[in-house]
Amino acid sequence: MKAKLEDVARLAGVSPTTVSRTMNNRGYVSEATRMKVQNAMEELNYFPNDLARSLFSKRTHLIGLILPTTANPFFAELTFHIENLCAAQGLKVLLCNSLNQIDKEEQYAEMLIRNQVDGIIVGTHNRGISNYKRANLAVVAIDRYLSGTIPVVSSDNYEGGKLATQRLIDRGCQHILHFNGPAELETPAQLRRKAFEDLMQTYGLPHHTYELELPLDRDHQLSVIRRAFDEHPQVDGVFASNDMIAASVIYEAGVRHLSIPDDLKVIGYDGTTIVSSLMPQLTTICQPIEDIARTAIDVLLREIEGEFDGIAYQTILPVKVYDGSTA
Amino acid sequence: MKAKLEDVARLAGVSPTTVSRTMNNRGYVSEATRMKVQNAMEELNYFPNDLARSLFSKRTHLIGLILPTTANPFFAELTFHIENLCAAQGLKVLLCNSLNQIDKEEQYAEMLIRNQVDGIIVGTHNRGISNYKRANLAVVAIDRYLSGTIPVVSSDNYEGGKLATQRLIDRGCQHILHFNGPAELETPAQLRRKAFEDLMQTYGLPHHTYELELPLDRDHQLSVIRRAFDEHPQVDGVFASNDMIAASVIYEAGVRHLSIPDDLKVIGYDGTTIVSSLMPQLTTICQPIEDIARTAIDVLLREIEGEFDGIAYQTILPVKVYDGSTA
DNA sequence: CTGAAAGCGCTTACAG
DNA sequence: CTGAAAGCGCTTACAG
Repeated sequence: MKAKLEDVARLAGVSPTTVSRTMNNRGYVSEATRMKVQNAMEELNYFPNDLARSLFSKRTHLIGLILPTTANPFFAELTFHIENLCAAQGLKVLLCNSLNQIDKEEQYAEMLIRNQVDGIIVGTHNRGISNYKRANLAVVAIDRYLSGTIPVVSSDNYEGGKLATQRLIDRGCQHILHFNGPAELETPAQLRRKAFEDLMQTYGLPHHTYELELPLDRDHQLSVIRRAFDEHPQVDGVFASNDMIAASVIYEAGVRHLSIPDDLKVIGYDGTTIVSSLMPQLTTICQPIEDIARTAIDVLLREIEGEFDGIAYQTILPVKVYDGSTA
Repeated sequence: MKAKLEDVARLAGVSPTTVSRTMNNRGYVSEATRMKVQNAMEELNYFPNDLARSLFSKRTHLIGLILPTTANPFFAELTFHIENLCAAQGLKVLLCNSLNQIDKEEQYAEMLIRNQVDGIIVGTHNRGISNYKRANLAVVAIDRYLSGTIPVVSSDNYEGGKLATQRLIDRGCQHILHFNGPAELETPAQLRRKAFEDLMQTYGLPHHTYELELPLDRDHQLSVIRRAFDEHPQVDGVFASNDMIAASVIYEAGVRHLSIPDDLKVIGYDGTTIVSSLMPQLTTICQPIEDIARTAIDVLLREIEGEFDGIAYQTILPVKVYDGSTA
């Protein structure tokens, strides 16, 4: 059977209070009894029960992480960095893949509340928010506007959209297509689209945006891309709102015998390590994924500590172009 | 303040016992009081505290997942499936990225024990095992031999190695190089290497295996690949033990103006959805990632339920070749 | 059908 | 320097 504090106390011949004190280094304990207790703990292979501790302290050091899916390079790396940085601070991560399904997200939110997490990092849309609010829980959003009060951390999507579009224009593209996720998700990623359309307008160029639907699987991507290419045979540039889409565009270009970057220039978005290993040739906009993770955690910790003053509603981190050979 | 069961009881004018009973649908409760209690729960926006419940029930429905890193397509997708399948069964996942660091893994194991997880799924090596054993916890390993008693789930690595090698030989390769991870990790992935070497020997062909070291970053991969190519200018085939390495091989081939598949044939390993989206041209061995996840969870649940009888020490799932154009 | 009591494994005032 | 008692928020025998 698992040893508990009482067992340690009995073996060491002291009270539970004393065991607790030596374990937590709180209050006075004589060196002699400290040794006795420590020996007893080792002998019984004792590990304190964090459930009991948390029940009393009302702190679980648990963080909920809600994302669409880790099976996507951007979120996979974001998850990695969040978990890593959390672990370094003694925080534990409960992972939730909502697949952008509203009902799942609400279930996850409730589950996290029941588990008394100290805070939640959300990278999905906003419907389940009612659950968060009612529990007046610490929440931080990554790249999503959940409400007027929940802090948002993102990279500079408008600037990223501008950089990508400018790059294509500078390289001589006249007929540029843009592929983006569903507008209904209300992500700041829509700013990439806005930047694209604004800049094209500024240059007096026609702009064409294609919206993808959920789920964002490859077959769906390809079907939209094919339609777009059919509708715009003059296309000479593509700005894809993520690297997976860019890869599909490049694939379809191959099928159509378009040479890249001569006939068609392609620029992606995200710039994960995974993609830069698999497709080092892809020109793309790099998001500072680790910084996003770090900032989100900082904001969340401040909320947890109750420092609501110093928290910016919005934190926007810089992006940069990765120079590949596709644009 | 967060409402607790006692608040609900007070508002409904019943005892805590009755609230608990209606909440859990256990024992008799009259329809009238059931309604009163439910109304009170809604009014107070009550969510039960799972910490308290678990403290009593000794079941947390928490599963620990220890992996090298989710920032890698294979583990990213494995993590996705594991979390997804767990959620469908009411299990919650505590994520741990050990980065193959022994000390981290031990810390995670201890953390999971303190948090009273019902079980652990491990995809890393074996040193921290002492911690698992002592807590006599339910544990299942994915693709790692942790001890003679912990069940292992993996795909058929030997068969995968054979399929890959055979493919290259069938395509006429005479001088094949193999790249694999560090032997010290003692993974069944070493069976891929063994299969390669066995088969090459059977065909009377020379075999050359290069071992990569940790951390498996792209620069290190490329440096080993360059050395290998320098040492074997006659190379006409490469079997890489994962798709990331295969991608780097293809990259280096491009630098050396080797045409694929004419001058050099390359086959990878893992066959994730991510890689098949980004590099659909890559010929590779597909692991049944979702099946691995499902099987690991099944085994773990059986251990948790205490059915030690029906559990196979080893479950080996089939792999298959994905037909790309690189080999 | 309902409630008072004890207990899950800890911690912290409060006494001494 | 040390311990007895009460309590964290639940649940389940046990009575009635």
